[in-house]
Amino acid sequence: MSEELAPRLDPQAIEPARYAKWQEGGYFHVAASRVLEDGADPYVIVIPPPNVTAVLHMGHGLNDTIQDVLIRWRRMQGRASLWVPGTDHAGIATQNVVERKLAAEGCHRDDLGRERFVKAVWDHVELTGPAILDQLKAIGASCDWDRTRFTLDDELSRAVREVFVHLYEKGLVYRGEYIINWCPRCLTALSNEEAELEDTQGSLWHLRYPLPEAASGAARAARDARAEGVGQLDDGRWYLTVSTTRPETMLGDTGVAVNPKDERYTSLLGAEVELPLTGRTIPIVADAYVDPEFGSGMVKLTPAHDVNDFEIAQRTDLEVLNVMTPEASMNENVPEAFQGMDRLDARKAVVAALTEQGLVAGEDDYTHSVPHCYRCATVVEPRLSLQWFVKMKPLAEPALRASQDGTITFTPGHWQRVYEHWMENIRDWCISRQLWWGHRIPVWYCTCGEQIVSREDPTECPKCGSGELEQDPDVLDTWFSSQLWPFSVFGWPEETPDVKAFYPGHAMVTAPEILFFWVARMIMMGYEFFGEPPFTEVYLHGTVRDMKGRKMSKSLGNGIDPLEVVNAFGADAMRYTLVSQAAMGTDISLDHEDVEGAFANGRNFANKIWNAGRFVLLSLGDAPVRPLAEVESDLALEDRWILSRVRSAAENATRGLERYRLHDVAESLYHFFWGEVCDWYLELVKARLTENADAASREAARSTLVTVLDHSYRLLHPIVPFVTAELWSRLPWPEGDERPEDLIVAPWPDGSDGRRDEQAEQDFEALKELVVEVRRLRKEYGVPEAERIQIHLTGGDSGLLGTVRSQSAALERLARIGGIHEGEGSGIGAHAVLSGGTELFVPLEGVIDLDRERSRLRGEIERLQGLSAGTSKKLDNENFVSRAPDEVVQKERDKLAQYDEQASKLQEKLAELEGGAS
RNA sequence: GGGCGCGUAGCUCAGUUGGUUAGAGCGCUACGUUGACAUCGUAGAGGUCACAGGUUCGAAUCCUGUCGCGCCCA
Repeated sequence: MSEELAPRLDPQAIEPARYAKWQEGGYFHVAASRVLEDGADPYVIVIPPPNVTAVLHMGHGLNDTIQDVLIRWRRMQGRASLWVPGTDHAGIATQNVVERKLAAEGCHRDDLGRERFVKAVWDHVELTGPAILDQLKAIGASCDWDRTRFTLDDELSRAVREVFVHLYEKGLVYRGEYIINWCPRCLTALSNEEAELEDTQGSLWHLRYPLPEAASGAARAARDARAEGVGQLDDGRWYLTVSTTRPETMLGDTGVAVNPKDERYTSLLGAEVELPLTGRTIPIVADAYVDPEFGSGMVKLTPAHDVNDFEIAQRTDLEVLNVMTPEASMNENVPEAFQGMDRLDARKAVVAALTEQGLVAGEDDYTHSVPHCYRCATVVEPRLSLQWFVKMKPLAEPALRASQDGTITFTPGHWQRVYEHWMENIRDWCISRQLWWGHRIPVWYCTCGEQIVSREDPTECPKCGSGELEQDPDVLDTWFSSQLWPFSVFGWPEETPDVKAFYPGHAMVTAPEILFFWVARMIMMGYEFFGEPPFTEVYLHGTVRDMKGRKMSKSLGNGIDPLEVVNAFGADAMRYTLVSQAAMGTDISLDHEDVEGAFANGRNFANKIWNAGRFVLLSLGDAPVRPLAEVESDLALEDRWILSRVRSAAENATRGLERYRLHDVAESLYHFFWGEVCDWYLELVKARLTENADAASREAARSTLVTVLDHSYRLLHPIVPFVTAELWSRLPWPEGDERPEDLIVAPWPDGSDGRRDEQAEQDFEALKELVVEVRRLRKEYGVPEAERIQIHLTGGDSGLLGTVRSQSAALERLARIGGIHEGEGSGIGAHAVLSGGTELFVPLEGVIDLDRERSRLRGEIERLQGLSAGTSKKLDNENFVSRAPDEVVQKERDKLAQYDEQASKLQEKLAELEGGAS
């Protein structure tokens, strides 16, 4: 056995094999019968399905690690813990990637045609899809691979159709012509969520629209009413002023609006105004939407290219004039001079032409939010278009209530308000996409004008009987199918055993970025089709960023490939690093230019676990280990102490996991294992494991060690599954105790069955303090590491002296002590007083510099007096004594007594030294 | 414009309902071949908790304002 344990952890030597064993053991798979027939308590997470655009990045590494931690923990708790894996077809994103690939070959999707293009996308997906699943396996994800799903699978596509048709029949899906967000590069409609607002430096132009002679009187009246936007041109014509950030849209203006309550403009209402460059005249209308305070209080209206203008136009019966092509260049509805121009060129041209005519009143710098396509960052153009929509308000109601009444909780909690705000202000959802990759909209149009919405492909028109039906060419927004994921993966709308067993699930772990895109919609669908939400706990973790705070991305080249990290340092190292940094809701910074440094913490910890295990396994040898119960009476102080600490560690870990405080869990286990098990317990126990140690003590130590490591591995397993499983499988087992078949299903220790021993903890803490103090004095005076020193102990509570007597061998080892003496020592040396009042004297004849010792003591006394003064001040304050809780006051009193005792004892020593020196 | 969040050690960040000698990892300094581990050990340096007020017996923690930064929604 010993030869197999390398002095350094080699993750590649253990991880793949260990993962294969888990898979062979079937630990990841949960059959519905376990829940439905055996009565197991399910715990279900569905993975946020990664896009098949590309392989996983570190953000997925974080997301999936967190889920795996939860899944493994619940599995150990005995739950039927199911994690459903899969991938998302990501319509627009994937289509973009493949289009770019084709473009590099000088090819456009139109050259291929729909069928061949879709085939090309499948070719891409068949590469990335499996690669993603392999990555998940490499990081240790314990998904139920038998249930791997893809959003375009037949079953899931059936669910999409069912939902579309159901919502249509209910009147919640409709087709209509509205202003939507249009990406002129992707050539598709986008939902509001997909149009990302970005603050952009632009200009606000003030344009003058001349008024015809007939309106002069009204204009003069307006000016008299202090209408700032009304004035006279050099040639005497009257004009009014409107402002815009997009001057090119003026070519599509069909009106000018003022607020009906804005008395400045009352006289102009109903008048016509000349639209420059076009030869058209447009009316002045009144609408309450107009803000009298903004600009001149007059607003130009371009109903085909602005959502607010469109709504005003609907109310005031204005014409709607589309002036742009889908690519966002000017179309045939504008004067010939501008036709064919790109919108930005047209902007310049329009401003130039107006300037020439003296119709530009000014240009101000203006920062405003401009929507950009979330997939290609092109500026989105609002566009009037016939699309399919989902009416959201009715769907949002139960989803909003679920948050308000606490049925669904968000972690961190502040996301609750963000979610509710969105739900309260929900707008209809444009779901049709002018793409080829995705779920085709299940609507057919007949030449007779009939529209057929159907779960099954129709063969003839139910109205006219014609077989000439044409399916809507568009596909659905990817999120339309993703929102069904928590039940479509289980075979819904069929009433499968899986649906019965695993819906609803429990936790949803994802990034806040897709709270609206995905989480909110899943909840709405859950209520619509099941009457209950798909999960009740939403855990939103941070984003992985580089050291400059930038989100990791392929285009910036600042990403870190999870596989690279796994190959170099192991999945355990990656997982620990990520989890330990994932404090509640905070982003994670990783240096992509120093990957080794970024993951050093995790790598070092995994290696530490490995080496501690290696040491114990080598030390234990092959002799049988006795159950802890049989060595009870032989347990030493350190045994009782570490067993008590195990219990605390288990309690802390459990509490942390329950509250999604994963970083606390990682950190506290790290300190338990490294700082307590390794630094103190293993160091202490070494001497008892040698052949010449007392046999009973040795057996007690061996039993304790096995227990401590067993529990440590269980507690650490969800975070660092590989190294713990490997060592656990080699751990000798107490004779007669039942051994779980694998660590992955070993019962989770929550601490309730552990042993708390406060006396042992207290005694051991005192011992630690003594050791640290001796070490400090040694360092202070530069005593060589190899040199053994004598120590003298007096006074203080008797407990410590008793402990010291029984632990002398350990002490001598830990602090390199040659001899321990009770009673005051004599001669020259260093003094210290421990917090329990015990005086420590270390003779250092010949080594010590008395001046230095005096000043050290003075410094120490000063420090204690400072603390004492601070504490006294509090206690002298009557308000404090009377108002603060008794506990707190008592604590201060104890502190004061301790500081004073320590200080006065040191004072005596100092006085002696000063006396002796003079 | 509205909302949310953040400014704590050189860096990245913890700090649960106000009471700690304000912590961790990395980095830094010194010493160390103690037979598990140098991916290590021991000890150490390093912080007026952005700033200014306020509430309180007591504030990194609660309130207000200022400055700086980020995100979301109009």
